[in-house]
Amino acid sequence: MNTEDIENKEVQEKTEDIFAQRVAKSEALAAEGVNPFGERFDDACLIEKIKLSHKPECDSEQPGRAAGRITAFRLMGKSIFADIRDSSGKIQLYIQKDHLGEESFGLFKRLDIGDIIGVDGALFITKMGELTLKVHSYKLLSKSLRPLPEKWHGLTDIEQRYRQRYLDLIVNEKSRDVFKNRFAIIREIRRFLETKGFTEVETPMLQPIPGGASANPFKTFYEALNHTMYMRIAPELYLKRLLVGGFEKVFELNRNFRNEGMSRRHNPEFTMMEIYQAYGDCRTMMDLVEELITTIAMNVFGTLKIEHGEGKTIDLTRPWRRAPYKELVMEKMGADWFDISFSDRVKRAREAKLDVNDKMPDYEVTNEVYEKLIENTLVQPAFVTRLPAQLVPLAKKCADDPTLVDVFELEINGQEIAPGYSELNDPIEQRRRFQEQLQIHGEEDAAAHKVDEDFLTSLEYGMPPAGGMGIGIDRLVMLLTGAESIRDVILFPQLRPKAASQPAPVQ
RNA sequence: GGGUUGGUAGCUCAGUCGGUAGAGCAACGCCCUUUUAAGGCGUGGGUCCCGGGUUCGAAUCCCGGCCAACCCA
Repeated sequence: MNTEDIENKEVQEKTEDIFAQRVAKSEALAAEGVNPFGERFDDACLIEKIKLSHKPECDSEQPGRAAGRITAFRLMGKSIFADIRDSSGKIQLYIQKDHLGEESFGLFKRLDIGDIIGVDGALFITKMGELTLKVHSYKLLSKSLRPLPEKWHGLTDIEQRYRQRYLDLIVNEKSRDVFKNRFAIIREIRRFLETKGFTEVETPMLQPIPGGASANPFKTFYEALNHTMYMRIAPELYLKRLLVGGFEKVFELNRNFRNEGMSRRHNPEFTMMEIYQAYGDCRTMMDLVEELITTIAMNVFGTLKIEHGEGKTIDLTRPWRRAPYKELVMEKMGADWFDISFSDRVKRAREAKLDVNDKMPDYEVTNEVYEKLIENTLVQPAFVTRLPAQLVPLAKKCADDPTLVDVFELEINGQEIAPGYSELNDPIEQRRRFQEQLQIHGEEDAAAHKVDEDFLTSLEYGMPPAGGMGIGIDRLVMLLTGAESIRDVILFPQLRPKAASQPAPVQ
């Protein structure tokens, strides 16, 4: 007996296996001349549109042609009620034996929840008051060989929802809505920026020198060039080259890759938008992002108030608070914070239960205060401005105070949503700071931290002063949809591959 | 990386003190022409995450591992 025979035998013996039953059913249909995996079905109308087209006062028969997946099936002897769903919604079908004829009705009886069909029928309202399509004819478009998750509880296993997102999308309306909203948000961002005169551009994701941020890159190898390449960690250095090249208002909305851990708020590939505007500065960007986020909130959700569980409401109404970093620190730690001695600052921070010591640089002690005691309290939108230069080494200094940089961090719901900069356009200064960074990072991965000479060359030709900004799109979507985890707003989040179970290594 | 919790039928979940592995939905058969978590009667379905150990006997206790969620760094 060969393998195939054994398999066939098993299929016959294990008729309780739903998959095997469905395969057998599908084969039987094919043998009877019904293609279980059918062909195109033209001119189907969106279910939502069909429902809206119904005019109750109209006597004549109102036809409807729809296609979708069977999500419920109620056999009542000589009639059947079934629900089908498409991307727009769900409608109930009514199938009558006397109306369809013995053969056609018998065939419908053999359909399963999960099958995809196309139907023609007429609208009517049932005794229970539900708008229903009475089926005149139908066509099987695709058998479903696997059973769908249960109709009432659906699919709740978080891991399975991420690993088999298609099932999550079939079964969980909330999940479908999150992603519909995600793509609506992205569409609105593009539309808004186009109306503001920005051009969407594309720059390399495969880069010889990964720059524009400080992060561990993914490494790969380009065989044709015999050269190690890196997945980009940020598009910044290429977008600035475009400013040099004469593009004045550009943005790029696409994937970045960082070879770091995953968590509720981190996915190794994530969607980032960077915007640059020549002749502007970080205040230009503050105005722009305020208008951008309020516009998309209105256009997608129709409100500026976002409910975020436990009665927390975020109000996006403009204008948003703009507060210098030092001001926020003094509010929290006392107006004399920057006047007292370093050791007193350490002492006061320790009293506030912060893990600091006098071996740390002064600015890090203060930043500990900001990160642990202030940032998470900034629930309503706030721009934190005028940051210490050590924290943002590559930004332009404030004209009136060279210890500060002219940047902002937009905080909403206690999280950083968007950093913005008055971009550094002095090539000599830029080179000096690159060198400093190189020394700080040491020799970890010399190739990955090489100075991008071509970028510096471009600056030497002259880059207009500019405002620049980045928005983490996944986090923005989390904010606007109330999602708690980045995995809930990424269709196929990164998970550890689930290998076939292997024996544990012997110790 | 550390801690906590979890992994049992296709799905949602029970499973007592260690003693033949359960329910609902889904599936299969029969009845049922306005149901909608349809209903009624009946039937089948298990690598209890994986590997060891203890025990007469392990889903359950112990050790190791895998995967996930949450918290911490």
